[in-house]
Parts: sequence; structure tokens; C-alpha cells
Amino acid sequence: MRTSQLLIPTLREDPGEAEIASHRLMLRAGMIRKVAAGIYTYLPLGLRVIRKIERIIREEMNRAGAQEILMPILSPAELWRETGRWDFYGKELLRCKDRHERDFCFGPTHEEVITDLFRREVRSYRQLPLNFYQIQTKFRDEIRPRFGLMRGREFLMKDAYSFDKDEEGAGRSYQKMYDAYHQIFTRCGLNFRAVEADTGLIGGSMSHEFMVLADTGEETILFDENGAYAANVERAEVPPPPGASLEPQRSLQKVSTPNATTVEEVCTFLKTSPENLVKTLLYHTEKEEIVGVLIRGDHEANEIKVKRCLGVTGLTLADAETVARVSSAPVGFAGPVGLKNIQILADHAIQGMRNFVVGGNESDTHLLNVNWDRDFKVDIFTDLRQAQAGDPSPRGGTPLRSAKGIEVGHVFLLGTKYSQAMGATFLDPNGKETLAVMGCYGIGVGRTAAAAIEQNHDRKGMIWPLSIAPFHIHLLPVTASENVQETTQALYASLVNAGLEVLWDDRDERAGVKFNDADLIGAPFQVTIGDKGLATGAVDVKNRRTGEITKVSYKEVATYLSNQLSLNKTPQLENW
RNA sequence: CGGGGCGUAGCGCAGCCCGGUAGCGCGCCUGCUUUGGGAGCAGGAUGUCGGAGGUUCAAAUCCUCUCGCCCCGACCA
Repeated sequence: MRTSQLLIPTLREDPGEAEIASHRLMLRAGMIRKVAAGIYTYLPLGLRVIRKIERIIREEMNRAGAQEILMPILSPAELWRETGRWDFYGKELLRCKDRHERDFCFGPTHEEVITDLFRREVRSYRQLPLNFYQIQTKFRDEIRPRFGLMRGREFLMKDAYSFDKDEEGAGRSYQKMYDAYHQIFTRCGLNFRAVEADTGLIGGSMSHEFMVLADTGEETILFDENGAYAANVERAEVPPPPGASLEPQRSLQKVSTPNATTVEEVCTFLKTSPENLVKTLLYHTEKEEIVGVLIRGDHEANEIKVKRCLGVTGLTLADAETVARVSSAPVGFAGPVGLKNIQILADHAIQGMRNFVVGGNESDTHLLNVNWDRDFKVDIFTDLRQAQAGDPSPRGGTPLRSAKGIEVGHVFLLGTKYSQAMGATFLDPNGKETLAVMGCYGIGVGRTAAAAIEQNHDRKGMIWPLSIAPFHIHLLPVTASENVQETTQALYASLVNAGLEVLWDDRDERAGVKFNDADLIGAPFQVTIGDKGLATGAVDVKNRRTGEITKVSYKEVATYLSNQLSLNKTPQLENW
């Protein structure tokens, strides 16, 4: 392809709106342009990358036995009302009305639509298992879209939905998708990790996220050295403490702690350390109840764990007024001793503690030598805190390490949540009507492209993994002589004949401009053709990643590059 | 939704405090020279200063409203 026939509006300067590498570089390389907040047009170069990723996804999904379909972007409100998500989804669900005033929404995901298809068309266990997928534009009216394709409102997603006759089958379908995802992201040339995840709004019983490791990632993951455990920090379990403290219980003591409201201030004032302190957090649940959550001073509460423990979906820290009413003290002095009529949950780390410090439920007061059971009752001891680096792994106890990740894929074992709500049943061998057991599986296509850039770029631009590069080779004739033009033409033909994807910079630009654009666009190899080299019958082949430049006889370039490309190939299986 | 910031030429920005009718760099167009890492010279085009209203003899500049965008937070398959 000649550059003169593609719109590749590269920018010399960084656009003001872009913060992170992928966003900045995609704009600069002319791959995307913004149309509105979180809404982008893919230009030819950007679309090529998207198509490459889609192709890998299709091959692996097909290989795993899934069948491609295409559902509509718009779906009718009735389907969403059946599962309750019309109300539950909130403002993220973009709604509209048609000319007859009927309610519709732009699909943020497609469980309702696919489950409706299933219940209409599938009758018998003989037809199962089934797995349908599509690559379709999704719309989620994100509160704050950001970082270009990383978190858009409109975005391309591959979503798949499996239907099985029982839990066991659903587990197998889940495993197939899990394996396919490994294959997909490996083929995309990404350094990623599958981690245990929370199921969030989608619901279900088991879930893994596929995280591309990158410092700009919005998610924090924890994993152990030997690969036995990896989880999203939202999900990561903390094992119970090894044993109770053997320290003798001392007598309760009330002390004045003027203006000491933070853990740090209290510790400084009482000359103790945060490990001896217990924070009392008061939360509102959606049912208007107040619960007390006890967390060791140097730990953070994990609200998802608290929600799960209580079986609620809404949880907010109580405001100052409520704290004052419940604890009869300003924020910072609440404590479990003497708190009446509210449920007390405690992180299990506290089970191992003796003689700790808590708030005194009085202004400027704390209590020393507090002991659970003796001084207050705990309704539930369980894992309630955020895991952190250094904590023991729940599988084997080696210390966890943390990293930032970009969520590019997510697999869920849904169970019968949707089939139940929508009556998606089939007849089992005994003629009994049975609920389908479902799974759902998403991949952010644009986000995968963005993640690849986050992981593969340098100061000058992008460095594409071969499998998803917009082009394999960037041809750069740098002088205008007839010899160079003719050689370039011949070279282009021979490379294309060898099955390579070649971008030919045929613009009338100076060498420096071409070199800089080529580094920015990041094709894995650049071939420079100039009079200087041709004098000895050679062209320069540059490996974008290593920066290494090799002089190659122009007659052998096609062979040389074919070899280089197969050396740089990411693992790939034959087509289905 | 809370906090902060920005909308001035295609892009990046100055001018705004202290009103006097718009400028710089890059890009773009023409010509000549140049041509292996973002060329030089000469000439040229381009703006309803985000929008609406107000104050004023006069508004990019001051005031009010409004729309859009960015960042932090809350939120989030």
C-alpha cells in the first residue's frame, strides 16, 4: 500500500488531550480521531490493527467451537426489564425512544438478547452445548471516558455466551474460553496474566480477568512467585492469621487523644504503631442499615468483600452526621465498645490481636488494651480487608507481589441468573424442562490494541508485535533518483509477492520526515532505499524493536525479511 | 455528581490581569534551491477568538448564562 493512497495524518507534536502513551501515539500516528468524548473514528491504519486483532479472535473462537453471529446495537427495553437490568444498570445504559415512543437502549452487553434467542430457538439437550459470539460495537455511557481507546464510551468488543445443560458442562465451556483467551493474547504478542476476579454487575459464580501488565493499567493485581495464585486486588483473598496472640489481656483504659482523628495521629500521640490499632468504619447499606466494620490500623477495608459478606449491593461510608449519631462522637473517634444495635463485622486479622487501641465513642478519646469478646462482641469474623503486596498467598503462603494491569478480557461463569430470569430452558433426556447454565466472555478489541502499545513503545513511537502490526514492513525510498524509484518499485512487488504487508512511503518528503513517521507508526521492519546504499547494491533493513540496522543486498531482501518475520512470529496454530 | 483546568488558524500555544478590533511556531499553498534522521530563502492563504446575552463609544479581554473538552475523585463487564 502506498502512503499517498492512505489517510495517515501524523502529528509532529503531542496532542494536548492525550495523557498516556497509547492514546498519544494513536493520535500522533493518525490511527484514530476523536468525534466526541469517548467516541472515535478509526482511520485506515488504526482499523488495520483492529482487524488484525479481530482476525486472531475469530480464528481462536472458531477453533474453540464458538459460532459467530451478529446481534443488533439497539435492543428493546422489554428484554432488559425481564432481568431487572433496565433499572439496575443505571445511567451507564444509554436509552432512547423510537418514533412510536418505545424504549430502547444501546447494548452495553448482550446477555438479554442472546438469552432471548436461545429460549426461542433451542429446545433440546441434544443441541447443547452452544457458544455464540459476535464482534460488535458496544455503548456504555461511562461517567468519565478517558485514555482514548482504553476507556471509551463506544467501543468494539468481542462477546461470547455459552449455554450448557449442567454446571459441569458450563465449567468445560468456561475452561475452553479460558484456554482460547490464553491463545488469543499470546498470539497478539502481549505479556499478560489471567487473574481471579470479582463478577460485578454481570453476576455469576466464577470469573477471571485477563490483564496486560503495564504501569498505566487501571487495575491492581496480586500474584505469587510460583504462579499458584493471581487475583485482582478487588478479589484477592487474605488468609486468616496464623494464630491468636498469647499476650495476657490487660485492663481496659480510657485515654484522652485531643484532635487525633487519623491512624497516624493516634499512633504518634500514643506512641504505638498502626498494627496495634483497630479502625471502626461505619457503613450505610442500601437497606438504610448501619454496620460497623473493624479493620486493623495499617489495613484498608475491601468494600466488595464487605458487600459480599452482607449480601448487599450498595455500600457507602456513613457521613459525619450519621457517625455522630451512631457513635456519639465526631468522625475519627468511633469504636466498637458500647456500640449498640448495630451489626459488627471484623476482619479476621483482628482475631489474632490482643490489647489493641480503638476509638472511644467520645470526642478526643480512645481506649487502650481493648479485647474482642471481653469488651465487645463481633458478629462475624471474616476476610474483609484489601490484600496488599507482601501478604501471604492464599495458596501456599509465599508473599504476594503487586502489578498494574489493563483488563483486556473477562470470562464469567454465569450459572442460571439470566436463563432463570428469562425462562431459557431446554428439555433434558427425561423430557424435563431444565434451565440452561450460561457463561459469558468478553474481549475489548480496541483496548487490546491500546494495551499492546502501552507495552510496546519507546520515545519515538509504537513498536508493534508482528501479529497485529498495521504493516509488516515500511518501505522508505529516501532519495529521488530514478535508480531508487525503480528499485523501490521492484522491491515492493517482490515483498508483496512474498506475502508480506508493505507500506510504501511514496511521499515527496525528506528522509528525516519519513524516518520519524516510520518510527512513530512502528512497523516491525523498515527498509531504506537510497543512492548511498544502492551504490553497493544494498538497502538498509532496520528492526524497529532493536534498532539494529542490517545492510542487505536488494536482491535478497524478500528472502531476508521472510526469514526475519518467521523468526519474530508469535506462537500461532494453523487455521480451523 | 464534587474539585481543578481549558476552549483563540489544521495542530501546539501566546494575547485576557490592565478593553482600542488578533499573533507566534509547526503544518498548508506557490516558486527557487536543497535532499540518508523532522531543510533554506522568498511570497501567500487561513480565524464568525466555543455559543448566546449584557456592560461600553469600543469586548478575545469585563459580567451573566450556556455548550464542549481535559485532569483528579466518586463510579465501572
